[in-house]
Amino acid sequence: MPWVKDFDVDLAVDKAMKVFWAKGYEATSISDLTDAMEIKKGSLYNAFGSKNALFNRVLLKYDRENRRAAIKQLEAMEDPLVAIRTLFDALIAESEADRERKGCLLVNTALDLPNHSEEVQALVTSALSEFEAFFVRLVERAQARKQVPADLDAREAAKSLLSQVVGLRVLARGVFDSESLRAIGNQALARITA
Amino acid sequence: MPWVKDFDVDLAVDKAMKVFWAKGYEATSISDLTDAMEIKKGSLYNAFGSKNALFNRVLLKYDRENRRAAIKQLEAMEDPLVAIRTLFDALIAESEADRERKGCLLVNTALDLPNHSEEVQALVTSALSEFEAFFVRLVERAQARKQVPADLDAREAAKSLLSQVVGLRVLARGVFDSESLRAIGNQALARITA
DNA sequence: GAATGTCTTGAACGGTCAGTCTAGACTTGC
DNA sequence: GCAAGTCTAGACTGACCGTTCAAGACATTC
Repeated sequence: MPWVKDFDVDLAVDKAMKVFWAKGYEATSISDLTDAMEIKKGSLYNAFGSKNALFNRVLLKYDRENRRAAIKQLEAMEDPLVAIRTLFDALIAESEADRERKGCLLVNTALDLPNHSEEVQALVTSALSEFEAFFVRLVERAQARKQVPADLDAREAAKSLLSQVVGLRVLARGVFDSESLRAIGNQALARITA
Repeated sequence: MPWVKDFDVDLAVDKAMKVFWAKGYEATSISDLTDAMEIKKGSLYNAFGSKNALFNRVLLKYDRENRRAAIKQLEAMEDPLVAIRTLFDALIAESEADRERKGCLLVNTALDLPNHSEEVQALVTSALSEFEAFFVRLVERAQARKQVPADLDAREAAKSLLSQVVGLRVLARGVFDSESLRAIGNQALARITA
């Protein structure tokens, strides 16, 4: 058997992620990608097939390493309200640290959903659905612990929380300062406890 | 004096708006624009100067005809809570009628803010700030009418409402169905009245 | 009806786009 | 050390990018 790849595929996907994340799918050219990934065009097409296929792979990795990882950690917390607070605080801290104002790759892609391939649409939709389901579980657990009024509709509240997270992610890309982002978190939490 | 323009500039801007709105700034080519506007490249550059300048003009028109117009109408309503309800209902109805799932041009641009020109950034930021100020006025009026608890922080609530509107606009582009969008509206209103 | 001056037209600009292909470099199995 | 077979390098494809420009069309003014 022959020669194996001499570049780290996973590392290359990671470098591609940063480009797509900051510039968006359309505005990212193959040259941008090969420059960042430090490979040549031939290698990119040999390894990934197409720009769209590479984006799919990037999105999958992003989802696994960010959304899934975060949910797993938050779900392990005992107090569901603390978990929600921690989530908002983490998003705000992330946006403060993000000099490029890249936002969230999933949300960025969600806004442009109709212009993406079906696979990408499916990936984003299911990722956000899982996020919503995660919120439902948290709210129901909080209700069981009597931290949240029993008459709150957990499913509606979960959709609202997802919407707040999405709104925060969008506004963090240049419209709101940190203080305003904190207001979103405060109000989101107040809504379900009051 | 010479010949005057023989195409309707305002109508052409309107046609350009639809293209930018559906496809996004980057994904829209000059050919896409000239096809839709039914003018030639030369005329486009003669009349507008550049793709970015045309986009600026489109955004300004969109803001005037949509955001400003809506705020003016809602602000004339006597009951501020009805105004908020009406706003959410209108957004949901608009998204249901929008087969192309174009969403909101201002929100679409806001998510991509760091990749736009300074003029565009300023335009979007001020438009959303005015939206926020509008929500502050509504909440304060509702408090004066004892429809909303006096201890609610009107400024925070306004930021939260803006975030909900933005979240709704994003999720309406393919992630949420109408019922889920209605949940966002319900919860947003419930938050400030409870 | 001729001069004026902005309009439209359409070709052309250099550059870049996503993607392909060939030639050669290289590791592996024998 | 040789054959097998996948990798990389980078030139190349034709199409399209945003933008410019020269030439001609035309309504207006005198």
